[in-house]
Amino acid sequence: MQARRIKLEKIKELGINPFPYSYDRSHTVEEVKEKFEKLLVAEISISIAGRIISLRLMGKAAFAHIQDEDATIQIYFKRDVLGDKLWKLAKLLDIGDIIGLKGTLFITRTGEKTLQADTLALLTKNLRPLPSVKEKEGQVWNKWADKEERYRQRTIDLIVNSDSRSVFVTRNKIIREIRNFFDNDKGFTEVVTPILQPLYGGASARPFTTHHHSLKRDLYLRIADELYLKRLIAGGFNRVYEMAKDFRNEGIDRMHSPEFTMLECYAAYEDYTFCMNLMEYLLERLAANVLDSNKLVWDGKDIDLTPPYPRLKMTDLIREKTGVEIINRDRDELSEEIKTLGIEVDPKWGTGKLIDVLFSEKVEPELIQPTFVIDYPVELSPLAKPHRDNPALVERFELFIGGHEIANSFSELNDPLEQRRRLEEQAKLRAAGDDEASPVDEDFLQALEIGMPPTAGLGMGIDRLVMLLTGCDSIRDVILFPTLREK
RNA sequence: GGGGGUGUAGCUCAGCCUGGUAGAGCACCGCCCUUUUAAGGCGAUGGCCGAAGGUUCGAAUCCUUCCACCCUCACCA
Repeated sequence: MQARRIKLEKIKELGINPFPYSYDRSHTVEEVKEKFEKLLVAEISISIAGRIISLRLMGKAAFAHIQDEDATIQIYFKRDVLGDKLWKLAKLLDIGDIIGLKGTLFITRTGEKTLQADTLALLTKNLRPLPSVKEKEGQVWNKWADKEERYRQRTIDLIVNSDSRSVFVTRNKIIREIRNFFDNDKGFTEVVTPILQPLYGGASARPFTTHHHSLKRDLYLRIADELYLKRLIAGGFNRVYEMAKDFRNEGIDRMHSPEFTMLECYAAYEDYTFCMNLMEYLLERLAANVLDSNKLVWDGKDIDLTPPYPRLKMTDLIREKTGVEIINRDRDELSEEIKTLGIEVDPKWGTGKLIDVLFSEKVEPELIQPTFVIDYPVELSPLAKPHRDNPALVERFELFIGGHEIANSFSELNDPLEQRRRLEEQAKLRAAGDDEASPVDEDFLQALEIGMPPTAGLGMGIDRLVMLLTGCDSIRDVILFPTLREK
């Protein structure tokens, strides 16, 4: 670093500003690569800019590669073309510097497309050396691979690891595709609802708590958008969605991040079968437009996204995989039976929780191909509408792919009296020490009293979806700046 | 919280079993080199061996504790 400071001073002594204001590019490197033949034949003088990622200095000439977004190109400059002053500058360049070049194209003896520079401009001097990564024919030496450092120093990661950059480019593509799908194909309105909420709800999770000074009150970072989006449906919107961050104050692991991106959508006059169809359309479309294929590998498992996906009842799945019957069971009996399967059981758990644990232990990991698990016990779903054929169940589904939950949806409960009863039950659980149960949101109940039409709702974990479509096996690989322990 | 792994130069890693006072390649620095591409040649610099304690004449190496990260199980949507 000291050496680069000295070079910086020498550059200033040459009368060159190492941090100029702008540079006039005629092409990006990607454009040059695309139109190379044409530009070569026409001998057109072009100007490009980028960061030096390799440098081979020889007495009176030099080769280097520069990187401009995803594209790299070789550049060549020699002393008798550049002149004395610029050659002095060239000798002071380092890997990591950002430069601009103007010149014409040619092909080297070894056949590499190259720009021969007539002039050279330093655009930004690098003062902190980058890790020295070398590459030949797809093989990489000295790869900068420490996962922790990659998460902590994403700037370097993005420069040095092209696969890291490409994950985030794909992430953006997926999100654009999703917006396009909801906005243009399905007629949804994108909305923005509060992140700072006086009460939290819409999921079972511990919230982050913060404090507003002039209001003199605590506020919570939202754990879900649900209760606000339903207010909008009650307010007369037919279809709304929000794709934004939720915050949950819980454990961090490869599938969970304390701040994560969630898409929630609500459609009036529809039920949960609408949402299953919606998910099938969406995934089919993402496969076609982002992956270019219906088949992918995630976590070592081959997955086929071709719809339709099986729609299997939770009760049937549990019976099939474990032999346990869960409908109309006495709590204690069920608990005993689950224990015999080798699952630890907390005596405080109710029937709903027991079923949930049994399901996640024994069934979830086996749902590799896309599968809708439908019709959950009512205890697990305080915001879902009772099943039209069986009051012990609700009309709810979760979509599992690769053994992980990707989406969660129900026919939304819109009976304000029933909703109040269920929320008060949650509040009791909360009072009894379950800090994941939600408090009663009177304002939300008031919206239901005004009247929310029959509605289908869906929540989708965007980070997990991106993991699936990019083959990443940790949520940190798809979040640019993941939450980490303090160093 | 349990189990496993890792921590040595800016980067990638060897050395640890079998203690003797730290090594390679690349990067960085100097010199040479006008079609190179993991450029090459010659030379130089670089480390509180994750932290603290212990055993020992002597510890990167053996022991204890701690810290961080990764994997895994548990907890957790």
